[in-house]
Amino acid sequence: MSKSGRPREFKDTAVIDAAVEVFRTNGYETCSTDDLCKQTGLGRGSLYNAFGSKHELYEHALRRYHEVGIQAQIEILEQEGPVKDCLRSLLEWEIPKGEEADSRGCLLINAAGERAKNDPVVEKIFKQHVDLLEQAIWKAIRRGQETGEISNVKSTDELAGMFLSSYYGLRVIFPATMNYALAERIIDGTLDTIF
Amino acid sequence: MSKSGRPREFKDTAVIDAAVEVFRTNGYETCSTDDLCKQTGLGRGSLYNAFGSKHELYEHALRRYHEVGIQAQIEILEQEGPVKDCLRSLLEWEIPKGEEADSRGCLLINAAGERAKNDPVVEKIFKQHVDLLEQAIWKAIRRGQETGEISNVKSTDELAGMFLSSYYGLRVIFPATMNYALAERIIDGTLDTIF
DNA sequence: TTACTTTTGTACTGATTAATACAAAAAAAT
DNA sequence: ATTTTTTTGTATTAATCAGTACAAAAGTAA
Repeated sequence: MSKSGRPREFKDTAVIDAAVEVFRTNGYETCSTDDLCKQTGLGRGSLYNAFGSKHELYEHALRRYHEVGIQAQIEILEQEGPVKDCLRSLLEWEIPKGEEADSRGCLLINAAGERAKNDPVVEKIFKQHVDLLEQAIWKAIRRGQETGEISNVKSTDELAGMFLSSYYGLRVIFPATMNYALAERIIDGTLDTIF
Repeated sequence: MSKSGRPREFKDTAVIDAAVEVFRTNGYETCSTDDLCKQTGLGRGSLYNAFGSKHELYEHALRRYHEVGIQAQIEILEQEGPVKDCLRSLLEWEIPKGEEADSRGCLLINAAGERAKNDPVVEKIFKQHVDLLEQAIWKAIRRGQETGEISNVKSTDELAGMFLSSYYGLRVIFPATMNYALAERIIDGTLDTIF
């Protein structure tokens, strides 16, 4: 059908990835469309032609962040080896090893705080993310209980709920405080209550 | 000294309390100074004369929210009776009982996500709040361990860290999802790993 | 009442915002 | 090369923003 004129000079995913970074460092309201143009390398025309509006680009960014993130986290939880190592890896995920880099926090959590109340798209994606993550955590803990690595005394549902919540707490507390000692207490404490 | 002219027609704390509500429902960037005037009942002149700028009013709101909140939470943790009841009360704090009202989330957590990276005041107050809360939780758990209510096998530091983090996770997850069943799993799971 | 001080609301300013209009450029197809 | 289609950057628009200026109002003190 398409008579195919000049082809695009950019990959959509690359632009969205760049947008994710902008929204993650600045939040939705704080970053301007100019910031988005500069960081993505697109001119205004291209950006609006390709994505329609700031908010639509934001939705794409949220979706992509969600999809890439949930996949990475599930992968961590499904690694072979002791379940304890999987859970520790997840807790330590996105906590920079060297104490230099700054952690910018989770885009979805920040989006939920900033916009979930007024933005149905944010709410929907956040819910979906939490839901999938809880399932993946549940499976990992269940696996641990089946192999005997984790006691069967406490229910899988409750252990998964506790772990999920503590994980999210860490992902709020650490980026804001950059307190490594506290992060260690949280991580060790969370694991020690399960194992 | 002061020749004392016309007295103010408003109480500072009442205005700040109103501002807390505005910032809590809208976030810093999303609410306008007009919104603040309308919700506080002050005219622009009065508001700027009394508080200087939007950001200064925001600081006052954060401080007040912090102070009122930390006091309430400490009070809950220091109630007499089983420590388990105290910890449950804290977890259930600000989770509306009737399933009607909407929960607007914690102003400090949202502020940390939206602004901690660019706003030293936010970062400082958030750190302070977390620090005081961890201490209060630590004391409660220690008390439980001294009375034998909580096992001494796990260290107080780690239990407190885990509980703090799970509590914060809940305060992120619940307002964004309004999922009561999940909240129950989290609360029960968190308590069951301690007791 | 008079003098003085502070509050209060309105009108305004300059800056910035998201979004649009549009012409020039660039590639593909014929 | 010419036509066609799309991209791309610039200029622009209308709205909104935080903050200011200022005169009128309203209280206190004498």
